[in-house]
Amino acid sequence: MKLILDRDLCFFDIEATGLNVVRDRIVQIAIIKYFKDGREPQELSLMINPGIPISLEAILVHGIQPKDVANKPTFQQLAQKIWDFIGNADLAGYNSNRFDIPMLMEEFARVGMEFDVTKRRSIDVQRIFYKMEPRTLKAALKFYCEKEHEDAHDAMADVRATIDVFKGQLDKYEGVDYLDEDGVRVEAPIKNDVQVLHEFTNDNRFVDATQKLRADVNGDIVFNFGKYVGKPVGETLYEDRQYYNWILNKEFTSQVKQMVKKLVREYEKGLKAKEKENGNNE
Amino acid sequence: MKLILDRDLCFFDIEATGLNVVRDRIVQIAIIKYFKDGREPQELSLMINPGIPISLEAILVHGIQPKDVANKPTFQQLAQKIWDFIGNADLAGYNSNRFDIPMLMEEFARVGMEFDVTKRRSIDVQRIFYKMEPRTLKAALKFYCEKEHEDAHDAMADVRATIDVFKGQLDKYEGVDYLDEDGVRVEAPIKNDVQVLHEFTNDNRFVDATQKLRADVNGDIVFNFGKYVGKPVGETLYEDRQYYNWILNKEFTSQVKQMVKKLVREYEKGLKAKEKENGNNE
DNA sequence: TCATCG
Repeated sequence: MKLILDRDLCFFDIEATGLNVVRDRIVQIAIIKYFKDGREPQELSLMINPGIPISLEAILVHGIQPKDVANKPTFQQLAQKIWDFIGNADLAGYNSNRFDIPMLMEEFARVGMEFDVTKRRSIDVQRIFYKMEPRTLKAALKFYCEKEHEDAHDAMADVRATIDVFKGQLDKYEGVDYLDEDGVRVEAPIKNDVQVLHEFTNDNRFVDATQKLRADVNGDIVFNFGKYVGKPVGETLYEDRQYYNWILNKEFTSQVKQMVKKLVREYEKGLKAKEKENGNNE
Repeated sequence: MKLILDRDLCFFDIEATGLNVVRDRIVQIAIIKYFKDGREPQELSLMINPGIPISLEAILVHGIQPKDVANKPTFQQLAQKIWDFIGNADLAGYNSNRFDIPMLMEEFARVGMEFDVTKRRSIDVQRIFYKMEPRTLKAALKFYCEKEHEDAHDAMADVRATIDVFKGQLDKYEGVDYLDEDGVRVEAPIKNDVQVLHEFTNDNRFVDATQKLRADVNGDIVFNFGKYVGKPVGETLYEDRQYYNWILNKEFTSQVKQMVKKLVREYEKGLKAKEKENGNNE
């Protein structure tokens, strides 16, 4: 398979201190450059001192520890070298549209170099995967049951397909482990047990379907939108009744409204219980 | 494959007037109820008059036209029947966490019935698919190349894997059509051609990686966040310089800042050109 | 989050 190019093309990948493309920094970059004239591709691989801590999650992913980059050059010192190596090449990577390209742009911007991507093309290999291998109900039926979904989008036919898929999953994943997003192995999570599957398929970080509310690290329900993002719902809306009424009248799901009412009620109750206790103690 | 249940379990699916769980309405619901005592599952299938128009996109998906439901009962009239059929069962569906369950809750809420999901469990079959079949680089290498990705998250090993995957994709998808999100067939979009793949993997609706900006139906770049969501960036920030400065100083990617500056500059230029023209005409 | 749900 020979690539047909009218311009050089750089495949590249970044390892970083974390996932935030603005706040986090590069600790390793690797580039393989394909030339339009067809000559042998050229490689560049660099370790970089990020100048900020490497998050524990990131270390667990790529294994690069602070001591591994402590004596390496900074991005500032390597910027020109990377810039020249890439030249005016097009770019390619895995999930590079959302991660590698914007993070590289940030690094260049911080050292005063404007890495112009409007004049380059880019191929995100992950996007090809996502688009060409959809995960619709139809695709699921084919994947798990090797069946064509003939009457798709008739409600009863879809329910039947869903049940087939579900049974196929119980079968296929018997004894199969799950690797979670942090790479932690969960032993055989797919069991013929509703409680287990309820927990597995309901992301407890998000507590409502539209993801307007979520649980923070302490398990408190906080806003995931608007001016109070990250603030606890119960306390905040108890204080700001105007915002409370605004939410109840606005186009939020009844699930959100139900939860909001409940949280304020519970906060109020907790407050009264405390007051009473204080009164008793005096 | 026999389901082990400690409570009845309703698999269900909804066809609707559109995708918005708050604004849209159910036109068809199908439910298959499994009983904890193991007796034969029971089915319910209903056509419902939604009382609002069915969007064209929805009709193209499920084929249910206004005339098909014009003489059917409304949700109000069927609510009790659906409520009783489901009883206190647990729920299951395909993408039901994000679609079917919240939409059903909305319908019940509108007729004054609070369908309590905090006391039920739910299984989203799509979530099992997503979690057990991830689309990481490692998974891609296995899928396209039948290879194990041994040295995952070493940057150079990841670049090599990305190239392998990419070549595997060029191979696998030669002559394979793509069905886009509206079900429109695109003929063999995966070609050994950077320009073609650039267009295929870069969603032209979103113009920056963090999706803070996007193109509207006219192709104008508009805000996708904050108080000016949907408004044209250039004009809006030319008028509101304070917001402009706020963006440039806030934690947005350099890509966003670059675009914002460019859009304001262009708007200003267009304005001056118009003024000059008007001057000439007088 | 992304895609997927209609």
